Amino acid sequence: MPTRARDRLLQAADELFYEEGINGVGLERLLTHSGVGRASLYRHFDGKDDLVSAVLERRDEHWRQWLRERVEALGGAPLAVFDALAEGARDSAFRGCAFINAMAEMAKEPGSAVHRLAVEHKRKVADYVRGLIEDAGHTGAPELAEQFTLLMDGAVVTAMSERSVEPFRRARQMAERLLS
Amino acid sequence: MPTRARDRLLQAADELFYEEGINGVGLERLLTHSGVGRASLYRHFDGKDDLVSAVLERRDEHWRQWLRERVEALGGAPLAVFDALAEGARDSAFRGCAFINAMAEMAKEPGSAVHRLAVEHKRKVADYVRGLIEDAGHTGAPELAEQFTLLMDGAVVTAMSERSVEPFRRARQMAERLLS
DNA sequence: CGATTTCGGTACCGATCGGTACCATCTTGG
DNA sequence: CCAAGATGGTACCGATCGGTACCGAAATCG
Repeated sequence: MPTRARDRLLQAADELFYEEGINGVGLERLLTHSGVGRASLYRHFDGKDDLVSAVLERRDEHWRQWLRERVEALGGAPLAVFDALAEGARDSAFRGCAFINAMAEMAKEPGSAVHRLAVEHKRKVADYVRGLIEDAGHTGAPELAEQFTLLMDGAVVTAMSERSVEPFRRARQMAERLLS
Repeated sequence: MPTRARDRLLQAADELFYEEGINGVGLERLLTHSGVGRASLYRHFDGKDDLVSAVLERRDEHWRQWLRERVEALGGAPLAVFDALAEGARDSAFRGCAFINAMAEMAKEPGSAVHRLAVEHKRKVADYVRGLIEDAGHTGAPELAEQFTLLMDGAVVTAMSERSVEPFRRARQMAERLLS
């Protein structure tokens, strides 16, 4: 396999960026925390911006896979997404949505790579939720999926500030109403 | 009056922090954009962190006053908050909620000044919304207010990424359901 | 095994960070 | 009118930023 250093770097960057923000983590911290040499970073990435994009792409894949697994384990119903999110928010390292956070601290222009990756992530999540709603046999799945994702984002942001899983219960109740 | 430089500095910092993020604006930019001397900053504030706190306190006051005025102009019904937010999001300078953004880029510890100010802001907004719901004669105002603020935050975050006011319409529809 | 590549580590670079000290100027109140 | 204080501007500080060049060691592979 091509690289071992690349994966360690992505793993370390993913953790540190999520914990302390992208702008809050310098290259030095990245290198010491990953045990990777300075030059190796530039062998695998064009620079920090490129590393940031790679980290977000990786996190998108991992996070959506995690969501699929948890939702399936919880029965596969559309409303299970809120229970899954609540589980994730119980983690002491929970700090909200990495894509919302990245957009919040980077987005000067809506055309930046970070903003584009965040929008793509949200769209993919919405597509997945729409699939869940369709599989459950509900009508108006596209509109319902948009409402679900709005509730999910609202709950995640509220949970980040309140440090509680209660917002996911509230969001789930509202979502339940939409299905009836 | 004590200071003219202080107000200019707060005004400039408020604009620049919101547009480019707190960590994305250095003191140099602050000083040139406000026309304030370097020493004046440290005469009125203990440092950048103190300035950030002052900016957030000021924005909390201004923003909630703006919301009250717009809601009143729109009739004063609870659902009007979503119409007011949509109006605000039409501004080309709209970049989401300054407190969510600040929390997203600063919050390592939930005990930081920024996090505390953001939580206080959200609580004050929730209290205001609860008052609107009570005035409209609905039962269960506290729970409804929590649901409303979750919808508001979800809509603001979605609007920031999608660059659209459509999320406010969706959120309003869901809120309407809660009142029936 | 030897050759090639990838590796971790270090020394640098210019730029900018937040912060301090000291100006000359301008406003302002007694 | 004149002293006291606030102001804008500049020079400077150590630290850190992202990024480049180069090294010897280690792993990889033919």
